[in-house]
Amino acid sequence: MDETPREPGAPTALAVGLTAAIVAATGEEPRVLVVRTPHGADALPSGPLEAQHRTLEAGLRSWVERRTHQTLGYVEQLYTFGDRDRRETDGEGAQRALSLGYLALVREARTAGAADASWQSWYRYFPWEDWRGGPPEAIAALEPPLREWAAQGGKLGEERLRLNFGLGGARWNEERVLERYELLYEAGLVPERVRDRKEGAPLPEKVRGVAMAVDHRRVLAIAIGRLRGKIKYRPVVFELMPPSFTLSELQRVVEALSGVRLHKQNFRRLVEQQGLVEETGESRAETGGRPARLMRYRREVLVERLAPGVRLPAMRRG
Amino acid sequence: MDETPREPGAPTALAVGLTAAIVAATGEEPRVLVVRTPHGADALPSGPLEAQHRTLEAGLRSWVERRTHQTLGYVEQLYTFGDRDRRETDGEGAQRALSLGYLALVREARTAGAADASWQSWYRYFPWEDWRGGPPEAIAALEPPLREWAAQGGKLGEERLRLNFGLGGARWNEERVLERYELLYEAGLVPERVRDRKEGAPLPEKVRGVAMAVDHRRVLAIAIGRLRGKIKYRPVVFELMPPSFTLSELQRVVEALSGVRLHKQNFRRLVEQQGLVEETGESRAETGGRPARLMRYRREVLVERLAPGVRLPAMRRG
DNA sequence: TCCCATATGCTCATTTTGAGCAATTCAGGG
DNA sequence: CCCTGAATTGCTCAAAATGAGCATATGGGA
Repeated sequence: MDETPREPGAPTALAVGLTAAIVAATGEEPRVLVVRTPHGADALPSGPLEAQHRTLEAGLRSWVERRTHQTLGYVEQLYTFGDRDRRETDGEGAQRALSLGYLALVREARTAGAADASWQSWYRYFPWEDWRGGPPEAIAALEPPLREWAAQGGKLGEERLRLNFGLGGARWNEERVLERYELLYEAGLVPERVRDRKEGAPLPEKVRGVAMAVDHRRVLAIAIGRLRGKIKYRPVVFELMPPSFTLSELQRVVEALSGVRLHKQNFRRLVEQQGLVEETGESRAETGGRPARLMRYRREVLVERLAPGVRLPAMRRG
Repeated sequence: MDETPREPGAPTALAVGLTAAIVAATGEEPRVLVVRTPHGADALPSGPLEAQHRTLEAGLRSWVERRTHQTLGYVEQLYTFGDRDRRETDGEGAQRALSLGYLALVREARTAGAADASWQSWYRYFPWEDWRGGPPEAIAALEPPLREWAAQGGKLGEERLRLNFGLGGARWNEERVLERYELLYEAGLVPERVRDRKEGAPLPEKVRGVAMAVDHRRVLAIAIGRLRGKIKYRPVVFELMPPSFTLSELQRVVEALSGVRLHKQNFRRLVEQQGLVEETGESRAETGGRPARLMRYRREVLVERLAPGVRLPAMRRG
């Protein structure tokens, strides 16, 4: 690994694979590309790392493009998983598997290349993450079993619950997607946990979300959390937008990703003040109301601002 | 890697190693644990991934603790590198090596366990990153060759330069450590590039920084950038502080990490208003001036605040 | 023509920053 | 015992950013 291995013995040889959360935004929904395993489970596209590419990212791109006929825009490495107990089917002596998780953003959500691939709203897997229409029903349904679980863990568990699910007056933090999922996992409320440990989870799918193969829901949780954080200080939303769009369309995509409703006038003030967009000169009617100006992304903002991104002027009351 | 490999063929078997940037803060300096290779080069501690641990992080901890006799506090995965041309010595058919980079924070900088390990200020490797005493000399020395290089690349190169090095009036962004290092690498101004491509780099060590083995300086750059960003919204600085400390000591550590001077009164206002610390009741003289109150970290801040961390009220003028 | 549904403009109170002046409080020296 | 130096603390004030909400503009259709 090093020019000078400090410990005797060569590096361990491992099986390494890639898993990609490929995200688009169409029709007010944040979508992720999922495939279906022969067992009928939803899964993220994943496959082996190929040796012939110069960089990991290049390998990911070529593999995804070949497999899904999607051209990837923005690509970001998320996390490398290496838990030994990741592969359920293997015994103690199994070779350790390593999995590199990636987030990729694509502009157009074509109906996929492979026949078994489809675009799904990511809230299908995380129903408790969508607060656009007020506190989601899933939260109400999850609260009692969560509280029960937390009570056993004592003070610490209750604080985690409060912090992550915004229960005891604490504010909802839309970025803590992974923390919430892991808490639900620990509490035995998601089917993956049942699959892994054979405990009971009598919750309906609308509450606990649709399960995914292996740890793919965890990868997706990381992807969502990262993206929700990143749009605030990097202009990555525009990777999901068409070349020209109205401010309302932009707002709806940001709301879809972050899962919260935003204050319209303040949203446009922020976006325009930061210089993230400029008018194209054209406008579009279609909505039934006053026609909206069409805008386009201003690349120059990158050199002008330290942290150009879409702040979230959330609706607090009303 | 998946229950159902979508492409024929098993996952590639790879050699996987760990590289750790182990950071402490002592005596006004941010320090990193470095070892020396037989070739005499500085390197981060690195070694093979061991199969017997349940998680990657557990493997890292046990390996570092065995090797350096340091107990790790906070640990965070940084990035996984897999560039095929990473191992200089190998030819085309070489097995690809994967390297997992980690950041770890330790409270006390003991003089290391292994005889060949030592704590070094990280500015030894990145002299242009330390703006505590005003614009560093390294920047002045790097500017001409950088501009020359950028001029060849046209508009785009010049904008990158402006953005990353805060040259044409743009503000210095202390988080872009990796971007700056990579820009210098591309411009052929750091010795690693020379080693890799045999080009000339006539700059003194005080300007271009001390080189490190393989891509370790890149790993360290990522570690510094991540830490600089993270202290702003997560209370990670306290992982580097003793149990009780004065506000000035805290400020000096934050300044050491971020590489900028902060406005004293505003710094304390922020830290106290956020509820990051509380008084222990004791105070400490020693400094020659008015004795300072001793403070301790308040864990409760985690549940009270969405993003508890040390904002940087930088000195602009004065 | 009137109405509906948006888009857009603007105001105002509140908070959060950025800067800097001033008072406090110890140790030490005359 | 008083004065001075060196920090630590306390406070003030203007400027900028944020949170909320009212008011106006402008198209398509009833």
